Amino acid sequence: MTNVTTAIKQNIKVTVDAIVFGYNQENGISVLLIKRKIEPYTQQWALPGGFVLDDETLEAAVERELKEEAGVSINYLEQLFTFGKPDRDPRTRIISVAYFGLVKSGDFSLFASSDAVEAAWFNIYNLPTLAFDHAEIVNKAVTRLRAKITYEPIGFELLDRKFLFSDLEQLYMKLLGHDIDRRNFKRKIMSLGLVVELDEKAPAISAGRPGKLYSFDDSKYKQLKMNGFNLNNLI
Amino acid sequence: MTNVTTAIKQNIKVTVDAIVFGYNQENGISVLLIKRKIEPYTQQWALPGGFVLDDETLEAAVERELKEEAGVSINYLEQLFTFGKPDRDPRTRIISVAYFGLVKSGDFSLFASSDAVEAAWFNIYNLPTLAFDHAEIVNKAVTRLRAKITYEPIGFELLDRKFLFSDLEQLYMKLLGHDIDRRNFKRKIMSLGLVVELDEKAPAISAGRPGKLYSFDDSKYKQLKMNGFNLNNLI
DNA sequence: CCAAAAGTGTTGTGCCTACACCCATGG
DNA sequence: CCATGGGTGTAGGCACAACACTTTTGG
Repeated sequence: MTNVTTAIKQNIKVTVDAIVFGYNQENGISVLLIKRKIEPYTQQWALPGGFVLDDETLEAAVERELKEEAGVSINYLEQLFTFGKPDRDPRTRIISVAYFGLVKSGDFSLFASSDAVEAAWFNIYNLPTLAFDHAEIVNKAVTRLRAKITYEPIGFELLDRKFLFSDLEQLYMKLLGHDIDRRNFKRKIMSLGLVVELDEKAPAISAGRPGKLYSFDDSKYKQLKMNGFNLNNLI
Repeated sequence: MTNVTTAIKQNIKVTVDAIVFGYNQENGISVLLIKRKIEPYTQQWALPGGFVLDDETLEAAVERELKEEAGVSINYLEQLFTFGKPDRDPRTRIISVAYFGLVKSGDFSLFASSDAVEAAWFNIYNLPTLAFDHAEIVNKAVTRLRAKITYEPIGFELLDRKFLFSDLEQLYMKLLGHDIDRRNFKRKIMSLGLVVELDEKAPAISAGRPGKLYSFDDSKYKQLKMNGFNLNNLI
């Protein structure tokens, strides 16, 4: 560190931004965005986020902003990257620590009814024009998410507690953008011990044979989250 | 983002810190540290780094500080993580964006003669007590480096332009902390096309059969740096 | 009975692992 | 000639990729 004199002159503000991914059958994989009410970029869609308070951690700032702006509470949060180009905000020098979050599809309804700020989900393949450098940030987050599913489990945070095996298949396929072999996929996932078969059948909706319900094995899930696994060759 | 009023009140400073890894035969894998001359933590070893200037990028700040404090220029730099706990610096709230760098072993001599600040290399397995939360930062960097060598090439930045195959083997073994099978390792690396055999022999130093010299294939190296590879099963 | 979705096994192949002996040089 | 380090091949096993038909339900 150089001496403190240098520090005194520094005029940089710090924000956090959140890239929150959600998932459900109809909309696929979505990102939470808010419509800005203040300058700059008024009326444009942007990532939720805001200035860090002097005495809160970065994670606390993200969680606070998400509650304030969209009424969301998150069940997985991880630091993504810090964006710091001098001109990324037209007002003044702002560096933003971006966080990456996942929420359950069950929480979707909460947002629709939240009116604090206009907030909405957008499919990751069909995003509006974004304020600031937020397009770049979302891009980086999607790349990370796609890489992540090949080396650690993420379904738990996105799917309901009980789900069909085909839900998990489709989550992976929608994220990867291509088909995967159902038999190989199931064999691999089951051999990890990550998912257990319940002796419940799902209510048969529409035509087709009703499927069994599955859920994640919590302790195995945590263990694999820690140690990682390898689906590289599968998908 | 919340409104600008909130921003005005914010009192947070931004620094960068650098974890620079070097490598040579005698000292193994080392981290560059400096001895602090100012409060707090005077006379303690710490990572090089300092306050970001208002109009420079984060990367430029890292490079500037490394030159000022240790006379080092880096040939690979990547963002590691941002550390932001409110009390990580006793003076005031400071968040630090940590960068991870690699330099060639040939540059080692530069530092020994640089007197601007006391700077030195420490073997990663034998570090002194560090100021602030720098032990945690170094830890994270070592973990990242260890993971990195399993999915992208890093030897280029650490070894001389021409090297013995055993140099590469030893770099991997020292970093991983265990032996690897020489034949399997060579087969795998050569099959990637990452390394080419030169028709030069190394001068035979001490006893033993002199080895051939190798160098990295630049274009293949860049390509694999982009796309990654997989040595998981090997090492 | 037809459409839709769920469920389920086998075989070939290629890659990884494990393993040990000879060669070239300096002293 | 001995010590040191460099260089090299193979066989067996395992895990992955490719592949299609049957079952259960709703309409």
